[in-house]
Amino acid sequence: MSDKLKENTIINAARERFAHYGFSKVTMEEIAADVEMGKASLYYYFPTKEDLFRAVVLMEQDELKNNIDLILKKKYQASQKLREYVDQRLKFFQGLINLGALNVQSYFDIKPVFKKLSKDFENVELELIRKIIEEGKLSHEFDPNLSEEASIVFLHILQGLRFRMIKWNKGQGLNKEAYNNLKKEMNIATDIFIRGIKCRQ
Amino acid sequence: MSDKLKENTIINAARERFAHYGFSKVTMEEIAADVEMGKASLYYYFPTKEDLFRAVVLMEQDELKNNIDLILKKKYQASQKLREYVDQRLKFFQGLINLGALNVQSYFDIKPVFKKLSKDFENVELELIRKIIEEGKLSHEFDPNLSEEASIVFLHILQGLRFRMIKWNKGQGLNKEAYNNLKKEMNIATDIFIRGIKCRQ
DNA sequence: AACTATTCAAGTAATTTAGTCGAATTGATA
DNA sequence: TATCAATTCGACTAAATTACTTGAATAGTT
Repeated sequence: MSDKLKENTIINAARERFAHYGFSKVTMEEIAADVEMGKASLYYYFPTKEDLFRAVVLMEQDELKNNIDLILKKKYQASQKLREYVDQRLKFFQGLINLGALNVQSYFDIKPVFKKLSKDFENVELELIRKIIEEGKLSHEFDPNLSEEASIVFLHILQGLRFRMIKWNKGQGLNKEAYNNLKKEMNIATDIFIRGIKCRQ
Repeated sequence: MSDKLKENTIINAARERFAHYGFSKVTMEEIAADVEMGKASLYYYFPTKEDLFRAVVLMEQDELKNNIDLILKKKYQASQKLREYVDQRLKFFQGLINLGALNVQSYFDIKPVFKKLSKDFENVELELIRKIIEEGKLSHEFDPNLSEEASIVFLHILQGLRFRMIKWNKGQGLNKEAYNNLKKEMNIATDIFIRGIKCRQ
């Protein structure tokens, strides 16, 4: 088995554990046992538990990006793409919250590594939204005079809604009810946003 | 809020946590936080974590017994009751396995407290099976000459199948696949057992 | 044979957590 | 109001867990 393959095996095992139990409740020994390795061998591939966690998050981010890219290739209207993007994005974050369980926001708030990780990803997201909106402009679905900053604002609206909901839930992640509320809010906000940037005929 | 009520609140909070994370991954502090209490206050009601766990198991056992009692009251054939009993019982044990996650069998194997707990419950189970079979005899569905020990043997068959499956899975609890296999085996065994004790006409 | 990559048993230091204690608070009773 | 018991909890400790290290063994390659 090649290096990269073994690393992937480890990441996937870790991902399953993190998704079910959350970062702090998973031990390196458990992950090692899952991939039938000694704990020390695990450290050969990932020098810290955080490194492994980061690899898992990176993989999730990659998957979101791929999902969105697939959506972009379909021939929906731009507005529909935006809606699907919002949907996928929310699912992705719910996944992230599960990974870290209670401790997520301490990670994203405090640890600089994760701050950088999500800051980097923000740019990926921004690019995706920009693409969708640009497409909408070209197809005369969206107002061609629309400010460049609309993408950023839209992203920030989504970020704000999520942030607010998490804080409101005392940072204990999102339960089913909070998740559904957030989903509803985002959908409404998206619909209004779309109406707000559509071409006037 | 009365004493018993508060205890129940605690037990239920503990049950949810144990069911999701397993005994060893749940801290007393988390349970305390769930019921909005200081950890020290929790210890006022349950002097050890094991005591709390035992209370949870007892509550689950109670629920199984109630479920079975309900089934007994219905006017199914005795053979049908036996089948439903087997079904409920399996679900119950799956629940128990989740409570303790990996460490269940260490608990049931080693710790005398839990050994006693399940030994006691065995008698409850035996009584239930005996009732069903007795009923079947009276309604001429089962052979009236059937040995008294048939109930015990049937219970032991079920216990043996489960035990074997858990051991075979290295005691890591039962995954979905193992669970379904066990369910199938138990159903087949039950069918054969029922045919074996039916009245010959 | 020489060298590198990989594995892991056995450790250690740091963290977490079960359980304690004494003092504070609440609430009932007289 | 004063008294007493029931209940709560902050702060602590001892024990257990766990992230991470080390050094030696083994597998794989040239």
